[in-house]
Amino acid sequence: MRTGKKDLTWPTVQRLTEYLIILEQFIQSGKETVSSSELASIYSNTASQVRQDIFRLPNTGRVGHGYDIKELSCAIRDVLSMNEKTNIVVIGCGNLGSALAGHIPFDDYGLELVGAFDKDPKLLGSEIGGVVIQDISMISEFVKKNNVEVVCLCVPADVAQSVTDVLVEAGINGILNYSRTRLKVPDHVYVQHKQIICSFIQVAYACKKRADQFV
Amino acid sequence: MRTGKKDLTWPTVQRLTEYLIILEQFIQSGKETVSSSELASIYSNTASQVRQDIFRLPNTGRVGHGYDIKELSCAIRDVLSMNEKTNIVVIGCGNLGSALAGHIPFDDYGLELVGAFDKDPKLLGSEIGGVVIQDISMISEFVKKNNVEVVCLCVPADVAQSVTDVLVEAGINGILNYSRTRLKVPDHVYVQHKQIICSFIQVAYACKKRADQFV
DNA sequence: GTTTACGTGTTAAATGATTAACAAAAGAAG
DNA sequence: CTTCTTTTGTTAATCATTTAACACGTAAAC
Repeated sequence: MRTGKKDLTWPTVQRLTEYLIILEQFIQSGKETVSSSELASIYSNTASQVRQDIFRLPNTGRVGHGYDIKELSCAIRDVLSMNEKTNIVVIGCGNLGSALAGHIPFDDYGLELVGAFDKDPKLLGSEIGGVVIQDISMISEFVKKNNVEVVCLCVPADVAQSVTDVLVEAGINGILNYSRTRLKVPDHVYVQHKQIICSFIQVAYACKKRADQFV
Repeated sequence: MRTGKKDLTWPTVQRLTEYLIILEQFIQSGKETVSSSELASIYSNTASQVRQDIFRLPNTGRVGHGYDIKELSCAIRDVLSMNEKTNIVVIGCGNLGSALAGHIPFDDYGLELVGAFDKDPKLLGSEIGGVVIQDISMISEFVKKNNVEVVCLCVPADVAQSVTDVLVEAGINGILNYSRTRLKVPDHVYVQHKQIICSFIQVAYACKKRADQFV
């Protein structure tokens, strides 16, 4: 058993992406090897789970030594198909859209920001994350012409669904939704909903519950 | 069995927060009742799961009719302790921090933004989300004085850990971490890590896998 | 060269989460 | 008034994920 094994489970995919970020930091710091238990202590899970995750990919570890960080990083990129470039577009260039378009290192992870859109005339023409903000009315044509697969949606809730409908029609098949509404899409389109407010509520709740424990 | 039952599982807590947002929209649209299957079709899970989630809270449904939306919304708020106010603070007022501080309706969900901090002198003194941006050096004192429980961290990766150490020392016990690094914290502190780049990678991956299915 | 310690790859067990199933309640229809 | 439809609350079964266990490989120590 040397190469790609079972399909990855979704929890495993999620963790692998997070491991990758950690490994990246190790690389920058000059570190070369890492053990499952070391990764686990940083990610806050168990060594067993780390090994189970890594087990799914063409294997890279050296028994008794741990994993070569660069090798593992490559293996993860590989199994997650990060070599095939994915074109993405950000829609809605308010503070949130600007933050994402401007400060996320897409290039390092097989993603390429190819466009940004807004409907505010004041924003049109200005540059952000290496692309020029275009009018939202151009989106459909742009998506079709530039083979855009993934969209990051940062528009107000009241227009999110109508924008989505256009995108779906234009052939998009992945949406990262930061707008405050749930989107209806056909089955072949994947949506990851990110309700930021929910995260806040969850953290507040988790705190309270922990506090209760210490009473 | 009328009141609070088993402890909520974490997946259930997560879904309840999302249901709440959906219910909120229903309320605004004037809708009054909803069935488990209707909620499920919006949230994209099963009616069974919705009922299972709601089952954990003091019960509100009417057999044959569905749930009274307002009642259910209240029950969720109640079980998630959203009546006890939680003071929060945003640290790092770049685009991301500004987006969160400025556009999240904290008040509606038992949260109160009581402060914002940055180290950039240009930002100090300006207002955002109803609070004035203060110098990061004030944070420790502020947290202690104002009973701040939760912090949203939007600072660059290289300073995230040192800021965190100060926060922990000051008595914070929940962190929503948008900085691009994993934080080391003592056990009693709850951290929810939000690596935005990971979401992009995951969506891109999900798309590719779905595309594969249709080959 | 033998022993010891470490840590992976892998299988099996245990835990946890989701889905299915169904009785009973409530109203609508005939 | 009876029957039919709807949809909850709840328990049981299935499925998925996590954790435990351990054999075996590798390197280092003596």
